[in-house]
Amino acid sequence: MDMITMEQKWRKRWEETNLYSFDRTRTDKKLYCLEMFSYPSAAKLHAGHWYNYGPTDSWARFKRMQGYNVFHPMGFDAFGLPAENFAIKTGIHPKDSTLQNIATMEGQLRNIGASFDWEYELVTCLPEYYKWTQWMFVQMYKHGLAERREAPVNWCPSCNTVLANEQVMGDGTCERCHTIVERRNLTQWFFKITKYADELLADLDKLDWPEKTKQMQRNWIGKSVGSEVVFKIEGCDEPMRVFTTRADTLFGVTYAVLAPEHPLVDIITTEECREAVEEYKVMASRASEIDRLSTTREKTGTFTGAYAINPVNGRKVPIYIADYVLASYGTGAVMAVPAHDERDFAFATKYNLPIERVIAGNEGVEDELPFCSHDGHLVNSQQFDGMGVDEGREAITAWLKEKEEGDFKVNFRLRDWLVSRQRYWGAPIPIVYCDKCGTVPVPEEQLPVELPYDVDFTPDGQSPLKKHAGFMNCKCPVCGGDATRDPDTLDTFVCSSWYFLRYPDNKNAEKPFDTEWINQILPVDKYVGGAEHACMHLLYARFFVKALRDMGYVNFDEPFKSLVHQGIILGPDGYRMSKSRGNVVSPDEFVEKYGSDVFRMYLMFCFSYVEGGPWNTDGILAINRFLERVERFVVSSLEMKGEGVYEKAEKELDAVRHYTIAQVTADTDKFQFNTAIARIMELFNALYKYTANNDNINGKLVQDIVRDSVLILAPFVPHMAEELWEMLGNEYSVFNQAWPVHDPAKLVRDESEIAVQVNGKVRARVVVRTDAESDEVQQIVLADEKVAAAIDGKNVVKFVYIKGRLANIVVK
RNA sequence: GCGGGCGUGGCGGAAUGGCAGACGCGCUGGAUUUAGGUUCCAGUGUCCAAGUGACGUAAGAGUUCAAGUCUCUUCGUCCGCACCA
Repeated sequence: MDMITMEQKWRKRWEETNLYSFDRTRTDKKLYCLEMFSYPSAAKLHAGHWYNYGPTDSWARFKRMQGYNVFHPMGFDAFGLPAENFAIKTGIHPKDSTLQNIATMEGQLRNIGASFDWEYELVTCLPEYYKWTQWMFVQMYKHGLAERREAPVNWCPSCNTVLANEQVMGDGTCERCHTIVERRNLTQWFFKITKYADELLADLDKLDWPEKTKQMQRNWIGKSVGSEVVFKIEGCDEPMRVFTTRADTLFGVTYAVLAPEHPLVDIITTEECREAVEEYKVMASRASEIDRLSTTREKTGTFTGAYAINPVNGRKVPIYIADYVLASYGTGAVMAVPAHDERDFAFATKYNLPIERVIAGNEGVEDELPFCSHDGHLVNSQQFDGMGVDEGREAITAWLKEKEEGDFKVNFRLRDWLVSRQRYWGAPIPIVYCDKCGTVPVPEEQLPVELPYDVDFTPDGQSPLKKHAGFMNCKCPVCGGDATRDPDTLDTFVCSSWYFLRYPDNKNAEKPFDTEWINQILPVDKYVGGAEHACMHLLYARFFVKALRDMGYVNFDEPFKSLVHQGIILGPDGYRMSKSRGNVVSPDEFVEKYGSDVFRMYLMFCFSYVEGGPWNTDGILAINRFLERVERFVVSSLEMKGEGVYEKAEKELDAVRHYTIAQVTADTDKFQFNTAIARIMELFNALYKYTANNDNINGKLVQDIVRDSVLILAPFVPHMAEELWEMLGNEYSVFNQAWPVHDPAKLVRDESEIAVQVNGKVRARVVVRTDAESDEVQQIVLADEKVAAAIDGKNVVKFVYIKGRLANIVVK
């Protein structure tokens, strides 16, 4: 079979007959199958794209054959940094390069033979899409979920530009010029995802997602139950608020620490300390967050000269600044209890600060300082002495609450989502600033705020759009007076946080989507994409859906009911494919030589889907060989004669057929494609075995099984299955056929061979009736001479029987 | 550093707590073929005294009649860490 010509023939036929067109009338059995859309940064599909889209497409085809009305769209996540950087390097405009890349990739996606319905395609960088991304921003703003405030960015003082974290090297320098990167505050927009922290955490339990992904989101959200305590500062009207999970240790506070970026720092620092504090702030602005949170890194800090008053005992404690305290977590201030916290202990030891025990270990508990265990009770804590750790925490917080110097507080690690980007290639933020009216959202009828084409986006310290007078200067939508636009663009994660809502209604010019329609098609039933999105894209999308639900635009709580992560295809050397390593394998040459079916099945057979693994070209030859073996058998089966014989051999062959159907169905459903294909290989091995050296075959039975085998092969090798299906004399299309269902009765065996263990070691095998009970099996087994020899006259103390599989005799 | 994975033959990988290594690659042997990067069949974890044998799932301990699987410790490795998408 010439795979290449054959595949082209069927792709043409599929397109002409609109085989994959979604039926909008049958929403009762709808199934929304979605792969994460691709980013057109390179013109060609790489192995990773193939690995995401090929197997998932097979799953979608399998579901279609099971009778589901499958909605399977594809599109492009087209805004983003790489196109802009490419433009800075080459002078090619991001819009031109992106649209060119999309055209090429779309052609390739059609050629992998996937069942996408291209009628529903979307491209996020086109005005008809980003109009609604901007609309989303306006809704967030109107519902109090978008807020403008100061936030730090990475700043390269030499390039005079904002850098993405990706552009900052491991040593904290700029990737372009190797200058040390600093942090600078800019006023930027945030989405208040933290408002949904509790629900985002709780609803994880409802999702059919990989447990590890849910765990990662739980940790990312980082709920922590504790107390907020108010410390007055000497000579300052504004108090210092600290968050702590250990209010029980309040009597042991010997100093306090502010993050170097904390707004109080400038107010409270005394003249003598100012120089050291300023110096320290500069140093801290150069350390990365990962470094700052490292528990092994040496703690540093400096005294501000100011003192705080501990509300539980009125004691004066010095206030330091230190970079192990982050402005972005909690209140940006901590109380330090060196006796009962590792980090505080290290810091106090280094700077000679007092260390005072307030928790003693319970009976028999080793309590050398720092003693951080909860297995203790309060000491040196006045009226609270003797209380347990948890009891003390509650009692002290309740007491502070009464005095209005503290309260119970739940804190999250999750931070609000910074969506402003000082870049060109993104959706402009639809906000206008007017001297008279202030911050004004652009009204819906004026959307989209179009991204101008002729913009100078070479880095020079400003957002590129700020330099475009035609874009920046506008009229205020409220008063009509002169006003200016927000010069920033939206984080591309905003575009990808709602695209799955747009697909089913992608041509709607009136609204982002029709609520009633979307409520029928959503949520996405199966979402497939990389695990690297666990904490960001997947969390942002969940937040969007919850926010839109509360605004009344959708009636469901979660975007993705069921989630699967594909693994990563590594280079042949076992390392991640990268140009610099020179281990990149391109799918193209293999697809051109063997066809897309062979390539797809190779990806599905040679790896565990969720694990991935190193590339191995031999596997492609193996699949090619297997498919040739399939074709030879199907062709030869056409000539087979004979029917009516149904003896032991036929019964066995038929059992293999039904076992295969059962296993392939179950495994494919769970994305365990490699084992599903292994079972199909076994079926063909059994078919070959049955027909070899057998002059009295049941040709009718064989042909019947071949028919089923083509059906169960269809999702994995769609083009070839169409060809074989036609060859067998059937009507187009194999994908309009019902998926075979196995007959459990054909699987039942009267007798089973079981393994017999003596003290856990296999000593014999015996054949028993499959439905025999434990007592009966025990008698048969003990009568076996090998077993008797192994028991060797010892006493049987226990007998365990696992039906049809194994018996274990415990002797002493 | 923190968080989350993973670790099984020469290789890719299988194993609801129940006979470790399915299926495939590679290798060995046989048959077919003028020929083969063909096809078909058989064998293939390690060790030895070759068996109704011993050992064997990164290392060490534990729970269990039974552990690759559950628990703890250690080592190695990969991914994410909020401006790559």
